[in-house]
Amino acid sequence: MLGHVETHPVSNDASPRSPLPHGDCAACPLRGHPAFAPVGPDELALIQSLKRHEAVHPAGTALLHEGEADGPLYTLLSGWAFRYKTLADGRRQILDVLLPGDFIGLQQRMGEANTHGVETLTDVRVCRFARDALWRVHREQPMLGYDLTWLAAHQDGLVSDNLLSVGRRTASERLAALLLALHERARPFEPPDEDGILFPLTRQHLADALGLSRVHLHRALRGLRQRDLLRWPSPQRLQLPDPAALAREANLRWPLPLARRPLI
Amino acid sequence: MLGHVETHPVSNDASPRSPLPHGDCAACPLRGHPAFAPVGPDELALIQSLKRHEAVHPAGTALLHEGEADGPLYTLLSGWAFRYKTLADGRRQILDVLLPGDFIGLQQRMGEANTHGVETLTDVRVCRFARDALWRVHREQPMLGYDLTWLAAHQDGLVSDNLLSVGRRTASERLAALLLALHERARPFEPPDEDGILFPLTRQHLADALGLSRVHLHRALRGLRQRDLLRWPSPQRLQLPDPAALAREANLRWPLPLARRPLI
DNA sequence: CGATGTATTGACCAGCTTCAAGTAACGTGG
DNA sequence: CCACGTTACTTGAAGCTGGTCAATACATCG
Repeated sequence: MLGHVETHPVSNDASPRSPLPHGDCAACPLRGHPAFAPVGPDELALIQSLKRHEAVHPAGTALLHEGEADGPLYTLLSGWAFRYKTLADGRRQILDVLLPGDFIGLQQRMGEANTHGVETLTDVRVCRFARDALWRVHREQPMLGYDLTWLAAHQDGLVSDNLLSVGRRTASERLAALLLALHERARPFEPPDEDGILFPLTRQHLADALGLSRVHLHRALRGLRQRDLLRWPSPQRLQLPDPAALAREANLRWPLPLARRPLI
Repeated sequence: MLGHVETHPVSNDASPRSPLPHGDCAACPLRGHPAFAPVGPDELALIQSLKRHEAVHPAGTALLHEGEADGPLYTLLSGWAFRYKTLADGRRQILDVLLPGDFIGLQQRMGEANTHGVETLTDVRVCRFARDALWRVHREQPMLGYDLTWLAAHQDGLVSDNLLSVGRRTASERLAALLLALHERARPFEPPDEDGILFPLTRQHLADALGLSRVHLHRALRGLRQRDLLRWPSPQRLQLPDPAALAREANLRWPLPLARRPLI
């Protein structure tokens, strides 16, 4: 292992391109979305009061740094990002991919350092919260606190799925499982009737998520592409012509269970 | 992949060997333990009221079944267990190892099916809680609810560490990292001045945790043993003569940060 | 237009899995 | 007490999966 390790340059730009005005949570475009569970007026009021501002971060920048303490808290409103960890020599493992509605920063208690980083894949709109939001949510709206626990446990579930893949699936099984899962998670946020979905991960990202080298990832890609299980209509678009066949390929339960999630 | 897959027989014994009387939480031997954060009297009273009974489960039995809905909630009082996921053909990935003080069942909301199983490695004493404990903790003691979120996030951190290992470390790095982490986590519960700690994982467990075959695990073990980085004084005992050297081997930060954990 | 970064593929080889066989420890019944 | 079954541990040999190295193609961007 380890002749040459890829480096992952990140524009060090931790400050958003544009802090935006406050924004009304009741009017949040995600609020009415069928992927999320509805929320009561009192709870919505609390979320509103904890909200500091919205901001847009450009693609390829860090939202949270590995090792940083007292980082910010966000909800992702639109765009893609990912969580990752690195070794001292630069090897990187992507833990999971973050999509609209995902909460960022759950892992940090006051004063504790982050054990992972978060980086954007596309331009991203986030909703930023007060630093003590985590605690105030629990104290003032226990139901939302319960939701936070669920979100943390759910994220654990996503990472567990990836660990099962990386530890026990072959390269092409892994690839099939990941593409399928991302496709299903992202589709609700995509305009229907398009040829495929937006898919901003590079080959390097895929390799780092799957525990493969970029070269071998290509072999797996070629295999699936030749059997027409996936298409790449344009650089940032992914199309899965036969999801059920991919699921069989991946040894994956199908259809995937997708619960309505809480949105904080 | 996949000529012959190991099977993992589990005695199907979901019922404990011995349900025990109620037990007084204030007198719980873990309560005063330095690994855990202290807790106020009101919070302790709530925990006591949610407690149903204590029980001992023998080694090698299931505490939670993969796919089971509405499973029980436990805190592990003594002994070792592990969380795992399996593929349809039997390949198994161990997600993390559970030690005294760990909470079991966080992932299940009412009515949702477990996405992983939990199995004991030793005889295990657990404290069993009412089914609605998760919600009542949040509602009646927000501080403890906050702790539950932390526990979920912390478990996510452990799984993430394993994912980094399995995805990006070599076989012997993985082994070193896992043994070291388990050694550090388990040591506070061991009598000092022993030659090594109790270590109930078999080679098969280690292989399943590291994403390796049992045969290759042996090569990694032999390598470390020959350099005297680990000793196996007796079948269930593990000794790490030079933890710092192992940490270098594993590309691991040393010493490991060990926060005081909440105990529910 | 060169400079940079990503995508892609071939050739080679190492790390890891599989297959196979042998050893050691333990409990059971004759 | 010993043959026997069972289970975990251990090692060698052969071969496949996946990594490394290297070269080309193709974009985008100043």
